[in-house]
Parts: sequence; C-alpha cells; structure tokens
Amino acid sequence: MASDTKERILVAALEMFSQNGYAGTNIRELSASLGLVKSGVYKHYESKAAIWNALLDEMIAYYAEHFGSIEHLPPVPDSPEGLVTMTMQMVNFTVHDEKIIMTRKVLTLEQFRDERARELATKHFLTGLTELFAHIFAGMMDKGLLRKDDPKMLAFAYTAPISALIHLCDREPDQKEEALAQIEAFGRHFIAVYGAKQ
Amino acid sequence: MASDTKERILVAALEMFSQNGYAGTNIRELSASLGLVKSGVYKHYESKAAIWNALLDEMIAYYAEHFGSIEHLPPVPDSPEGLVTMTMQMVNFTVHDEKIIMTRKVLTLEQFRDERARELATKHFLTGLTELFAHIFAGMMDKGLLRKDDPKMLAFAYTAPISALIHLCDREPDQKEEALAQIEAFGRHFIAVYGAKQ
DNA sequence: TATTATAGTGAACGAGAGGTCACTTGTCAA
DNA sequence: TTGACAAGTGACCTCTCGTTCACTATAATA
Repeated sequence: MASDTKERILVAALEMFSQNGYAGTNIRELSASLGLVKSGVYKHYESKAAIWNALLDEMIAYYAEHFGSIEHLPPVPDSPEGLVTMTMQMVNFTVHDEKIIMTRKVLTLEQFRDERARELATKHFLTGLTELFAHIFAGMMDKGLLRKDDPKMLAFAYTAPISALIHLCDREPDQKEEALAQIEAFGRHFIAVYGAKQ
Repeated sequence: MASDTKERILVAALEMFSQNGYAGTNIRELSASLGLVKSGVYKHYESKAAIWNALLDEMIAYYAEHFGSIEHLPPVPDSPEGLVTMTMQMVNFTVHDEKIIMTRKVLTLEQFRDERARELATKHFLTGLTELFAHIFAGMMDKGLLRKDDPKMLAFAYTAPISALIHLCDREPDQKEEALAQIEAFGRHFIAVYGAKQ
C-alpha cells in the first residue's frame, strides 16, 4: 500500500545528493527526512549505490522521454521575437523547477565519478540543447527568419551562452533575475546579428 | 629544510579534491601519496578544513595574480585571424595544464558547498573570461577589426561557447581533440559574423 | 482464522573517518 | 656539547559511516 516509499526515497536522494554530493550524503539523514529509521531504507534498496543507480536510471529515462524524442520538439517560431519568447519560457521553467535544478546539480557534482552521470551531463549541458535548437534554427531558416548558415553552429552559438547563465542561476540563485534579463538581452542580440536581412 | 611538505600537501590535496571531492577525500590516502603517515599532515595543518581553506587561498591568490590584473591582459590581435590564434593558444594551455584542469574540477565540485569556491567558480567560468575579452574586443573595434557593438555582449557571446567546450574537455578528455577543433571552427565562425565589413 | 508477505524498528557490527598525543629523529644555534 | 625546535611516527581515541539481523506490526490472502 504505502510503498510509494521506494519512490520517496529517490526524491529525498535527489535532494540530498544535489546538495551534498554522493559521498557527502548519509543514509541516516536521508531516512530521517522521510520519517523512518535508516534500516527501513534497506527494505527498498540494497545499498547506497543501489539508490544512486536507481536515481540515475530515472534521470536518464526522464531525459530520454522529455528531451530526447522527436515528438517533444517545440514548434518553430513564426518570428524572430517568437524565438525570444520561446527561449524565455523554456529558461524560466528550467531555472525555477526544483527537480530540474537538483538534477543539474547532481550531474555537475558527479560527472567525474560516474560514467553515466558524465554522459547525461554532456547531453544536458551541451549536445541535447544544441541539437534541439539546430532543428528549430533549420526551420527558421526555411521560413526566412534567420540568415542561411550552419544550423548546428548557430545552435551552439545560441545555446552555450544561455547554458552558462543557467549554470550561474544554479550557483548563485540570488542573481537569477539579472541572469534572466541577460539571457533575454542575449536573445535579442542574437536575432539582431543572425536575423535574415530584410 | 624539507618543509616544502606544507606546499606538497596542497598539491596532493588539489589532486585528490579534484578527483573525489572534499567529502570523498581522506587524510590517510592524502598522506600516503606523500609518503608519510596521516598524523604527519597535522603537523602542518590543524584539520582537513584548514587544508581546504589554504588551498582555496592559494587558488584565489593565483587567479587574482594571473587573470585578475590589468597588466596581464593579452595584446589586442592585429587581425581577425590573430584572434583565433590567440584564442587557440590560451585554450590549448588551459585544457592541457594539469593544475588548471584540477582547479576547474575542484571549483565545479565544491561550488555549492563553499561560498568562496562559488565566487571563484563564477569568475573562472564566466565573468573573468568575459571581462578579459571585452577589453580585447574593444581594442579590436578601435582598430576596425570588429564591427562596432557592445564589447561585453560580444565577449559573452564569444567566451561562453568556448567555456562550454573547455568544460567538455574536463568531463570527457577523450574528446579533447574534437573539442579543440570545434573551438577553432567557432572562432572562425565568430569573426565571419562579427568581423568589420570591408 | 491461520498464514504469509511487506514495511518498518532498534540494536549491533566492522570498517574507516578525522583527530590527538607521547615519543623519536634530525638540524641548527648557543 | 647541549638544548630547543621542527618534522615525522605509530598507537589510540571517538565518532560516524554503510550494512545486517532478529523482531514487530499490519494488511491482504488462502
């Protein structure tokens, strides 16, 4: 019945791993945050490493489902301004959603220790975003909204600065508002530079 | 006499912290890697945290000395191609120098736990590079090598993608050569886009 | 009703952590 | 030569870690 405990353990693990890292997290605290005693956790996972692996399984599956599939491509904007709007919607979500913030933090902290975390980090932080926007930019070029150029290069030039500011938001939450404004300014700069000449 | 031990401890600490993080590092291993026993370390530092703080002091001082001062500004390139050359020299150094690699890794791993690490991470990964290249780009604009625009915005647009690929090199050293080629390609793309119209 | 599986408890364990301390050794100044 | 001091040793301390296990409570099943 109340065996959503197994899932609640993963939620708590994400929270603690993202704050203190894998090595800095202990099972006692994790259990306590769920209102049970540490041996209770071992009824659901055989070890700390098993919790970590299950969490990574979930993160990988979630990423594949939400960002890795073609049908989840956002629509191609109808105007340069539409690109900024869409970008800001995505960015606003990604820097305010606690679960996604914690996922990024965990991947950041464990990328050098765990191979799967490393792979997922590269997707999350670099290749995934670039591929997504390469599609979008190719569509915008077809519509005559963007100067014809290599869509992958433009996507990289567009997403990497945004990604850097998203990382800044994770690191310094106080500066979130400024960072968001900076992203918007960068978006407008980008369309001014790369927008198709009228 | 042989009291460079205090300094050797910091070297070993940088190595271990960058691989396993602060929490994942233990003094026994650290001491053993220096050929001494753990209590020997406590003759030089009163605690693990003291080692961490001394290491951070050193990293902060090193950064201020080498990247934070005006007189260490690289010369403004004489041609668009010169920008690429200079960039590749800097990048090649930064992705191959072990100490700098380890410094980036440590800052990456501890940015959420230690406030000074967080500040230094933001400088290392974002603002420092941007300010440096803002100076360079302002100079290039004066020379007519770059289209007139906001130097800070251009510097951000230039350095953030490069920084993303430097992080990729740290995360996936196997892909270092591809990443360097990608940085060079991006540099050429950048001057094609932002170079002053002849 | 008796049985059985599931979820959770609390005490215990061994290993390894950070840290202390009395002691030895080597070096140099008085 | 002696004394003082810095550097290093090894045994030991306490604490916390991940993990185990015998046990209990509960709820569904036969």
